Amino acid sequence: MTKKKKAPTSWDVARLAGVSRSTVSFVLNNTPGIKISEETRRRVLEAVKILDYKPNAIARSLAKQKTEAIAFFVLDIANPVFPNMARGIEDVARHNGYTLLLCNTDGKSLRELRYMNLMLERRVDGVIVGALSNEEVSRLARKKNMPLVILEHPRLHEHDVVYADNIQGSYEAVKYLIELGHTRIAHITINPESIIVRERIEGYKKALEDAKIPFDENLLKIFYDQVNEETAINELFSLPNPPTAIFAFSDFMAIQIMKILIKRGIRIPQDISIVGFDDTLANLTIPELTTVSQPFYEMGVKAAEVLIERLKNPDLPIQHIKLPTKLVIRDSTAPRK
Amino acid sequence: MTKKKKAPTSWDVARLAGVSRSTVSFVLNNTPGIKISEETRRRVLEAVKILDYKPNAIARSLAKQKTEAIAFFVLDIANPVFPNMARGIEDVARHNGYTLLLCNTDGKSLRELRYMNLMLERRVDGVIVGALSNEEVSRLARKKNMPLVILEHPRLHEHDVVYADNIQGSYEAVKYLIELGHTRIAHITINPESIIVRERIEGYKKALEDAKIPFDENLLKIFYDQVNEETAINELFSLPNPPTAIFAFSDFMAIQIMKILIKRGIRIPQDISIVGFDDTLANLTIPELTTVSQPFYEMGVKAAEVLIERLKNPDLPIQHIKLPTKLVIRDSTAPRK
DNA sequence: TTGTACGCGTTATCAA
DNA sequence: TTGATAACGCGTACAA
Repeated sequence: MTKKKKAPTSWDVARLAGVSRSTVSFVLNNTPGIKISEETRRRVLEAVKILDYKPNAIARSLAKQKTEAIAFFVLDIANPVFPNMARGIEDVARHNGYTLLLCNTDGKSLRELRYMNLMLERRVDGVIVGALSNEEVSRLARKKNMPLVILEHPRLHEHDVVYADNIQGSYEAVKYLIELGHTRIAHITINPESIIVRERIEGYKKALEDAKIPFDENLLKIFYDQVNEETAINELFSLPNPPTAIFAFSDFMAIQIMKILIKRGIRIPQDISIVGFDDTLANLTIPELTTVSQPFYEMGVKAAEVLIERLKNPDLPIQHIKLPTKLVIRDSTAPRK
Repeated sequence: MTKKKKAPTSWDVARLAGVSRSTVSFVLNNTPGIKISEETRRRVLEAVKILDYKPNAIARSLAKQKTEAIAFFVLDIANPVFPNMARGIEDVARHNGYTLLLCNTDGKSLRELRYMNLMLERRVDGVIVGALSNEEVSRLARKKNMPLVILEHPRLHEHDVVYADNIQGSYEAVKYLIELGHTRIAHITINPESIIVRERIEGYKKALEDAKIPFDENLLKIFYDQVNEETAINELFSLPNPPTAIFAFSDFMAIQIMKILIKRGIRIPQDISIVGFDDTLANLTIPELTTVSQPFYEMGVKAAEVLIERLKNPDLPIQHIKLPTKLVIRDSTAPRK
């Protein structure tokens, strides 16, 4: 029933304006080095208005051999760590005339690979990947020379990288606890297959070392599979010399820990200090959480900027950009009693 | 310096396999009704493998007149209300072979309009919009007959709509508080220019009415500009008959309120009950927040499903799908003392 | 079963 | 200053 009126083409515009298709193109793109008489230009623009003509970006992409689109591979857009990154990327992309494609990978390397192939088919101009789980994706990008920016600590891959200084962040958090007088500081974390996990452990150990506090492996709780804060707390508190401060891998984990502690009548920060990481949820808790703030938005912005720079100039040397993290002191930490 | 090796085309494959271009296309697309000899097929596939050929989706889109891409207009991807929607949309899109374009509008109607025009140029197959701020966008979609699904209570527009039952959610929350014995129930909310705000007020009033509790306008705090929970609390508590329960517009607002109350030594839920809305942050607080849970993920899923259905069958009658909200009772509510 | 030729809507290169 | 005309890479009707 619906009238299948097809969208007008530049040909329709040309005919209505009584000029050739190329002239239409010249007018609409203000093609440099080409002069169009005022009268012709007026006629073309009027025809455009009358027909409500919108150039077909697909055809343009085919002709120009670029799509002005970039893709963002995100582990999980519903994880509070990523939305601000996405925002940063989108802001920069939009300002530069690029469209953003969102690819949720769920950290599954197969899906990541599939998406990479899809983006290769779609001929996006470049890809930003949140956390790379599949080295094959990196190789593919290189092989097909698809510009790729990785939001993660640089490893082997020869790609542009933007990352937050996890080691420093972790170091400062623990150093701060030490300055508060704590010497028994626990670190509860997840599977260290991810590099950021290892980095935070590294910062933790280094801060202890610099303060000449011997590392006690009983205070480092690593959950290789399912994280269980309850278990960790139980084990830590059954030590002969339990911790007076806990440094958690993330805000989310810190909050779970806080809940357990409060349920047991342990007061924060009077009885124990808690520090999180990310600063995504830290200002929502009561007491508000001391945490290491990651510059997620800026990371997104920087990643998009680096990518777009590279699109303009493919021969640029590879960049590794480290963004600082910052300790944000709130109410979940206090001097050791 | 970098070798500008261009991506192989179907022509390259055809030449290597010693067949015609159409044969390549037939093999790769398994074109129905066309039989290809095993030998030919093998040769083609081998050539594809050797060249690592990836079909150019842009060219395909141009030829087939569809892009297999949909766009999601989101108010603010960093607002915890939206990521789960985005996930739902992405999941469904991916399963159906569609790619998702993310358009952050910041609720600015101009940007929304610009993005609509851009998506029209890009010839996406359809658009899902989180909350429509610009009626012009709706008109444009209609005019250009671009399928549009709106995630919001149906208003005038003749488009498919998927929305959560805000009135019911609000009603149940207040009803629950009444059942707990509360009669002085405050509602703190934002500018009612948005329809969901008005709906929640409506549900609030209706629950009071059904319980024969007279509506007291002193208990309804509306912030037209900047929300200031502190002011609201001050005013409410200086009433001769202050509230014993507060129903907040959102989880976020509820949390701000909780912080203020706790700071003043008021205990939750012993001294006052608090209810939020959204269920995005409600399980992070201490005590955990009783709230009205919105099915964000399902809304995204449903919206994408409706859109894709319509793409398959444009003549389908318009759908208005209402999804239920659900009261989730946690620890921030208790019987009135 | 395979090949030819045209269409998709632009941009770009030459002539005029 | 403008107009033909050839890419761009693929799908597909039609012919062989």
